[in-house]
Amino acid sequence: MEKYSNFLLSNGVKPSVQRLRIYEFIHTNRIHPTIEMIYSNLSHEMPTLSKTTVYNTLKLFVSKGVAKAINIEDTEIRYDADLSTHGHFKCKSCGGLFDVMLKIDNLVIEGLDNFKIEEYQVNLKGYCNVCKPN
Amino acid sequence: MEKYSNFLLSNGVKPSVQRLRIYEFIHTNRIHPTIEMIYSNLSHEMPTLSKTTVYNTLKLFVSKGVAKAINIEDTEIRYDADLSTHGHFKCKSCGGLFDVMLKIDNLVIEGLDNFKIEEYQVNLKGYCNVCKPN
DNA sequence: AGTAAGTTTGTAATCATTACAAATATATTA
DNA sequence: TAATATATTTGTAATGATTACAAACTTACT
Repeated sequence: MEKYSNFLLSNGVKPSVQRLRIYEFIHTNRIHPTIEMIYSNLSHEMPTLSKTTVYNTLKLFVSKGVAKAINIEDTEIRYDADLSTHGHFKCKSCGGLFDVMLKIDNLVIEGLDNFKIEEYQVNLKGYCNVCKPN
Repeated sequence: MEKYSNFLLSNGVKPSVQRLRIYEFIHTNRIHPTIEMIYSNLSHEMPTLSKTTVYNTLKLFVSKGVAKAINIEDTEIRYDADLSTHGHFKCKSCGGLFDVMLKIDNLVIEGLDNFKIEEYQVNLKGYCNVCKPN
């Protein structure tokens, strides 16, 4: 995709075959995948793909700001190509991860006088509308 | 401390010597320590303390709800005995972790119709008032 | 085409976390 | 109090995810 290629280039990421395909994957499939999910999904069509490449690529993406790391769980890091301000909800029952639109104006009411906030990460947990008891 | 002992008991945590001291430590020192910090701080006064015990104890604390795990960084889990609704700010320069008072009413504006929210975790990153450029 | 620079790959090393069983401490019962 | 059962702690070994590294490969440049 020309669109993705230009986007990566304009953010200082040289679009190799692997990087482009990985970026396309996380941009198209909004499942907030882990490294493992990305690797297992792409290794079929790219048989020589190395898991090290997936690690390297996502580290590069995050450092260049074209993807975000979501630390909602101790045990796994999930990645998201959606750069807009939004939060995430994880269902304790089915494990699904949902996007949440947020209103963060006036969220912070105390504690950061004269601080410079650059990133917001809002993680919620509970039960989704399917898993919710009763 | 009798106070801590009763608090743990009332939450289903039998207050052994180790558990009580670890709880007292995270409750008194509001530095949001990692497992490593807890271990290295207490191993002097409790020479036989095992790191496994620190892992086990904090896992127990979190499961019983007497402490919270803060996933603000990929590389480390920090623990907090403050159960009140508040967020955390991590300074990208000095690494300091600060408490932030929040107003989370009306935070979620879309995406969770009929969901049951049980936990909020708000993580901010940027530069603190000391490290802030200019 | 030939060279240089950058990227990918596979393996080996590292490091945090967990599993496990023995040792210790605590609680219970007689 | 002693004996027994239960729970907790400890140290070591195993696990598993992530990283380091050097060789192979690809791409860009002359």
